[in-house]
Amino acid sequence: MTDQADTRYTVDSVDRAISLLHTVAGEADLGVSEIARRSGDSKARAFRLLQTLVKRGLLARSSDGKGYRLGLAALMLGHAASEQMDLIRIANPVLEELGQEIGETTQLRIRDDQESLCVAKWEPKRDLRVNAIVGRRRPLHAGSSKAFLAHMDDEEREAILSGPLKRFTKKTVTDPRLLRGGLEQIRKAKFFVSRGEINDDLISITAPVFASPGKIVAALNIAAPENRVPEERICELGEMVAKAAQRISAALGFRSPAMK
Amino acid sequence: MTDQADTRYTVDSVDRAISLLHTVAGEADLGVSEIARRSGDSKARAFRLLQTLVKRGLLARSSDGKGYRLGLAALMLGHAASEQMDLIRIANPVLEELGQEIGETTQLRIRDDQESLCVAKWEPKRDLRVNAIVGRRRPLHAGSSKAFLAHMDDEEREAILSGPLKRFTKKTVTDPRLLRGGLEQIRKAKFFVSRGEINDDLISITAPVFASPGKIVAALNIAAPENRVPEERICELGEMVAKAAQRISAALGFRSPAMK
DNA sequence: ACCGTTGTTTCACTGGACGAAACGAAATTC
DNA sequence: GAATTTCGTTTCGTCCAGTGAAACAACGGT
Repeated sequence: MTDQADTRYTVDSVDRAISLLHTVAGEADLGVSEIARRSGDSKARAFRLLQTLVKRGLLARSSDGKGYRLGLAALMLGHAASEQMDLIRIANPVLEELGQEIGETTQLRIRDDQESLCVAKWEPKRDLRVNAIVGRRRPLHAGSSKAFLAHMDDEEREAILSGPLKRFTKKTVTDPRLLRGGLEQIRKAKFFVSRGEINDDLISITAPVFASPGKIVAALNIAAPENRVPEERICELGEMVAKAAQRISAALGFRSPAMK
Repeated sequence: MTDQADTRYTVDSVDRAISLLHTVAGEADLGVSEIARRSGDSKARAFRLLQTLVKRGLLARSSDGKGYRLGLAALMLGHAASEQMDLIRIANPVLEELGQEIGETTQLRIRDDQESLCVAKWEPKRDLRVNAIVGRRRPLHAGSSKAFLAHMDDEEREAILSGPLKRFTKKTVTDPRLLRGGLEQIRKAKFFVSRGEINDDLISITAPVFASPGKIVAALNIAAPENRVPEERICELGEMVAKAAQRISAALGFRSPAMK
């Protein structure tokens, strides 16, 4: 709406090529024709772009000979990216330590436009565990993502609250007024708890990561089957999550006023 | 030489854009002018390509406002890539398990042209540990990479042996005849040991991962400070590495004839 | 032998990407 | 603090790179 992305300096072929990358990332082993169909390019164009991407190693022919999948260069770029991103480089060991201590899945989400995005995770080895997926998106009005909704300009928040609020479970709060009330508490507390808002029987405990006072950059959370988290441990776990989030904030250069 | 890569269907803008990606991956926070200088493109062209890459999230402006670094999309592509690659998806838990059991760094390398490439790793938490870097390249004639040299067409091997063989340490073997002799043993044994061929005071134990009899797809190794690996443990450790490598081979669909 | 696919190749056209050069802003130099 | 360099951004006219359509050979299924 406001930001109708400056398309003035966009090189079209590159833009299309990136679309193909995402197509292949979304589903592997598609052939030229199918990829062309999905991306809306002509078969010839898709073919040329794919050839180029393969030549540079971003894509590779899949083992069966037909079809394309992501290549080694994509893998390397990803690793280089995670080392260039302070947040992720710093958060990864914290995620692991926290997860190991509690024995449950931990996850770091950031905001991306109207959604939140999992950018790092750690999973315990146990047979039954919450599965986190790096790259998975969630709306901002349910579960851990509410952290972003809580620490947000009033105007922006209202824009989202007035939009459609998807329901995941019976417990998902989709009434804007109820949501707004809950956010107040989230803003004040060091951590907050969500029960079954996205998946039945899952509980998550979330704490915000700040770059400067009030400016949230990420949400750190643990997620577990609800029956593995007895009521009396929640406060203790919340403290642990909050401490971990504060450690990340501090490493990013922000000294929390609430830190002792 | 032989394979002068079919450049017929290469889309130039895309090819150049990928070069920029690698430039930024190699060093973050460069500005337009510097990037243009390094890649050999005109400033205007680099600017347009960078804009496009930013628009699609493969790059992002660095926090200081000036300069570019890899973006979220690059991160996501990397994760998608590692999930699409059977070898890496399968190897990762094995690397961790083996590493934890032994308490040292484990690493998976594959061959890429005339070099080998680290594609996955696990590092122990201890203060002193071998640092492995995903994406780092090594020549094929030293350390764990010799696994590839050992399981290779005679013709290809001779081509490499007759080329320049870089020396890393006093112990690096650069005499083709000595090397050739050692390869024979590597081919027969289930694992092999390298001492200080790339770094002084480091020892590595390596076993090959096969896709089909004789066709090597990767080299699995542990690396440690030499003084932490007493002579009498080597055989035992070698067996563990070999077992782990065979597990990966098996999961890739290859049942080793030597497996019991 | 027939279809409907696939992936690859050709070709003439044209509009989009190109380089050069100009722009103001910021950082350096003197 | 004026002069100078370097930066990122913008404009513009030219031309060839990238394009779409259509033909191609090679499959695989019926």
